[in-house]
Amino acid sequence: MKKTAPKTQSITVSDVARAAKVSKATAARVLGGYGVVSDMIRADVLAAAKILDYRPNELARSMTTGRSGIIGVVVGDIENPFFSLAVRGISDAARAAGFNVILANSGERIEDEKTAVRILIGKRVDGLIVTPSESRDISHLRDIHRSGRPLALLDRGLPDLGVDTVTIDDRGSAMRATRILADAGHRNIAYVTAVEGHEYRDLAQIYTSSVRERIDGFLTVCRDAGIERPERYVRLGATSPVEAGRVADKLLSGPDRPTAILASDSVIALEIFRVIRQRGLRVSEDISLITFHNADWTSVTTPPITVIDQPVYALGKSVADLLIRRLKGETRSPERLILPTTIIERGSVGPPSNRGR
Amino acid sequence: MKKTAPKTQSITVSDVARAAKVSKATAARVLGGYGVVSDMIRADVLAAAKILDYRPNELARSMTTGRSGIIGVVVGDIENPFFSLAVRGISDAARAAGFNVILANSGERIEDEKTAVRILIGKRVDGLIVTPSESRDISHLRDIHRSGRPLALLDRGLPDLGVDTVTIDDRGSAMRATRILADAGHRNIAYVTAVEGHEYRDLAQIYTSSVRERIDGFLTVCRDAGIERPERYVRLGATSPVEAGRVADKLLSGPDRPTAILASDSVIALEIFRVIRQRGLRVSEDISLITFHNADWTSVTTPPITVIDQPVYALGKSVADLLIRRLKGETRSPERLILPTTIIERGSVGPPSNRGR
DNA sequence: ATGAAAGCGCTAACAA
DNA sequence: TTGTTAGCGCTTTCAT
Repeated sequence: MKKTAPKTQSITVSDVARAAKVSKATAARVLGGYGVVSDMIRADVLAAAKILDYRPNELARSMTTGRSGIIGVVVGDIENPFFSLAVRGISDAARAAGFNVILANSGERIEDEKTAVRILIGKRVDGLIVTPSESRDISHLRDIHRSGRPLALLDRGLPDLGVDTVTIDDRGSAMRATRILADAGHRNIAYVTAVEGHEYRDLAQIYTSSVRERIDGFLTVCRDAGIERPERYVRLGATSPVEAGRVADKLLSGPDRPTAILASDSVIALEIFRVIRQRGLRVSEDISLITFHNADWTSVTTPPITVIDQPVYALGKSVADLLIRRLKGETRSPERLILPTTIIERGSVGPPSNRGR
Repeated sequence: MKKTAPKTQSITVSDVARAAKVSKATAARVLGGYGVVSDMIRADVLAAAKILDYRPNELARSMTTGRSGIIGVVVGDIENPFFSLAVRGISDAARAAGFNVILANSGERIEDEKTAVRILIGKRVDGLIVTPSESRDISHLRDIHRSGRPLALLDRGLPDLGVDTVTIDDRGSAMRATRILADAGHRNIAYVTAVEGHEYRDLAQIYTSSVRERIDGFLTVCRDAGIERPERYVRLGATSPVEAGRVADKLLSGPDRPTAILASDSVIALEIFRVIRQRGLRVSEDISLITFHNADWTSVTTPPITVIDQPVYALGKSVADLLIRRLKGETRSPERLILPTTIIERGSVGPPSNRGR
């Protein structure tokens, strides 16, 4: 049966070719912008395409070229401003280089991350940028590499995997922030982070490089300052606002309440801030607070929050640039960029208080 | 030890068929999960696929089926928490129905919106969800419809376009918020919004339905309250944090400073809050403030901000559900959902002050 | 239940 | 320059 009443009849190169009275190949050359075509014929084809309202089928194009022009991005949580900003960095770099971005959310769940990667590979994305949610199970990431597609890691390193990676100076940042707290006289400093888990025992239990490095930096400075068993104040499990609130509440209700807290991201910090208030305590006077990520709201609270300012946009842009360079054929050994941070001291750090303890 | 796939060429149904000693069609039936195949042969094919590490090529699949399993989403600004949350609503609904989401940012620029739509159609997404940045130029949206793909509108209506639309009760929300301000005694109330433009003249100049409805509601209540020329306090152009800050600064530095402000989103509200502080003024005592969107930070400031709580997640989920139902073959006349909002009264509204005026 | 063969819309050799 | 033809990897008749 010939083309009688197809469902979604879209205009193809053949249709345009027929209308312009040229061969399919010639029409395709004009429409696809490759090869050589005389100006007169080009005009004819373009005119026909315009009249018919031709839209190239990128799918078919990708099938034959093997390239989709898409970069797949898998992040932990797009609602976290940290990731939103990083994604904008990626998108801007991608667009500038003529690539599109498919975004997938893993929710920091390894199974969802695997699914996302599988789908993205299925869609034949040209390359992937992933924030691996953990380092134990990275078979799906090896698969990417094996499939011949470049992979780049964002925010979290995976030493076992020789791929381009851009992170921030997690250990150094945590150290400097902790030192500010220790220098202010604090001996009971807590670190609250988003990684899955109940009780902290040791670093080997942490499978996310950034989290591990930060805890390591935190503990190192604490010990240098002569604080005993600082690990008792490491709190995991602040994986959502609700969970963060729970963790904060528990942390501040115990008999051994810390006098200072370092939060691993702004979402957690906000919940900690909220709980401190709810308990009738004051930030800075009663509890000092520093957080990773210079989120917009941190500068308008009373008091404003001292933060570790990460170059988040640059983080996204850099990793995308690295990937794109590979996509354009560059071959070189994997690069590992570590972006520096700065600390913005505001008003949330004060001397330790004994109130209520 | 698993045998690794060749790097250059990926495994196809033909490869699997050959390895399993069956025809391409049979292998495809097993691998694609359609048709009928005997259990024995199915097992053989599956085994061969596993050994060869077969990955379906979704591109090729989409080419022949005409369906990609992708929903294209074009939003104004993914960094705005309002959109992040709506997108999560969309993503959750999509995933539950077996669809994936490609996200594109228009930056509220009509040209970028058109480009995004063109690319998405090129990728043969099954349907689109768009927050149209303006109503003057909607040819690209008509094109979607013409291409046979369903379109659904998020957050902003387009009366000329008969498509599924989900918005919040913009006019009513603005009215109720304005009334709270007027009831508190305010006569000089400003409305600050993100739409492109310099000076406000009349409603006909506003091409975004949500913005227009809100301004309309705002002006109506002002006039009902006997306020003269309320339109002099309508401020456009708060399209980014920096621009919002500029607008707020100008608004608060004039001789005719308002005693109350209604902000159209939380990003703008934050900048207004910041500027109020910078000028040594106090929120509530000197300037009352209400904002659309119950952003996380609005409850922890001093004072906490009174907000219009929009069902943002539901907004995204509803529009996705509507689209998905159509994608599954449902035919019905376009639906227009208007979701109700609630006002959460906190501490940012007080009686008008004459300080410094 | 299985296989052979025809496309989907496009690009890429190769010919003319 | 332009045209012919052969696929890309998959699904889908239509036979068997």
